[in-house]
Amino acid sequence: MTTEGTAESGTKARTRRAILDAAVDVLSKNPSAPLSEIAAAAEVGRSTLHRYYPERGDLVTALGEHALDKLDAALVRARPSEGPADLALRRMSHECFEIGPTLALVYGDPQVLSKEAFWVRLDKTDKPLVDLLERGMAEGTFASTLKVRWLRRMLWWCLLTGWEAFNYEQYSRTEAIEAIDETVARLTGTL
Amino acid sequence: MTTEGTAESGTKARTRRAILDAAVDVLSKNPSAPLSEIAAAAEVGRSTLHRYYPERGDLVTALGEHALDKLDAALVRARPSEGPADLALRRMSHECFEIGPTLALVYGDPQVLSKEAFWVRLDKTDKPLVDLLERGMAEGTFASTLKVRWLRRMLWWCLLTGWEAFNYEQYSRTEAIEAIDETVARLTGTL
DNA sequence: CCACATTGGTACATGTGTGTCCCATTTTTG
DNA sequence: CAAAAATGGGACACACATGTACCAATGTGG
Repeated sequence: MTTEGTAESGTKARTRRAILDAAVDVLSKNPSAPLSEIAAAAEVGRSTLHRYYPERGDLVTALGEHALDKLDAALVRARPSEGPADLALRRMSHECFEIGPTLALVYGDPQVLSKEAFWVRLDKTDKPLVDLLERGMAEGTFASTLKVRWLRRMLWWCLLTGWEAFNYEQYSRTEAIEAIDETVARLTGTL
Repeated sequence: MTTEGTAESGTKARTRRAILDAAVDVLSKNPSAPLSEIAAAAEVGRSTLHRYYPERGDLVTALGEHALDKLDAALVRARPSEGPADLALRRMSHECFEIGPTLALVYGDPQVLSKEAFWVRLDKTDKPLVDLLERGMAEGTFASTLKVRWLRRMLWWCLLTGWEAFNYEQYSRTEAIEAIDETVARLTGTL
């Protein structure tokens, strides 16, 4: 969690969350959607939105942090340092699949991606994954001459593909996850 | 080529090309860039741009067709139906890598992607690739339970990753191509 | 129930991208 | 060189997203 100075009272926290969730939905489909659209999706007045995020940039920044919070949590849940690297990586994929919309946003919105701070924190948040990949390489579980950075990127695309296959194509949830698993296994040379 | 009714005289064709190329450059970096920026990049007046493409949508549409023209040509050059499927696929990757900026645009611009006609024509243009994948499956060259549609998508992401690695990271051209080759080989089970 | 917090809606000013029109200038063509 | 084609730039109207301010209405907690 991004530690706020003072904890926020119930009602405010709820509307803030509503705004954030709506923003994820709307902006992942159309990154340049007007704020009014986001406000409508969140079922709040546009003026309320401005009360929480005075400028558009503030919302975008918060959105990036929101996404990284979720990613952070997902990576922790996956316990990447426990057990064989390939299984750990699989756990990671599954956890990340659950935060699909958030990932779709991060990979599709130039506004978020243009924030310098976002990338800095992403590299930190991302570290468990990189560590895991390096561990797998070192232990010989992963047989690949591909660089970790490359692998990392392909992994994200793979996740995104899975999410979109589940959402916009005829894939069921389990089919999507199976395809992700096989793809990841191939990329890491575990199959 | 998108057959025009009447052939265009030399000068006009040249400026049209300049506009299109500039649009690829600018919009692939910032999909919502103003037209004035594109005009400046093309070194033409904004009014000239409007003369060729009255509305923004017209430019975007033309951009999509332009991209598909290039893709079409690349796929033809790759001679996908000749020789072993894995080698043909490799030729295809290499040809597509050369049209990197165009691909980057197609995969990053919601404006282009939202055009219905674009997807229809993409499916046609794309057919040689799909055919090749199916041939490789049928001949047993490709060992994978992944669906062709999934593979196709991952292939595009792979190309994009290669292009960005070459452009924004420290990858050299050959390093990027090598990484693409290995990734494609792994995805298709040829390694 | 009352004081306070929170919200929704409206109105307004502003900046900016867009599309159109027009005319002088430059370039190409015959 | 002269006619025609093509261009560049300015002026303008228009739509729209944005940000701000204000006030009435609604909800919340003591």
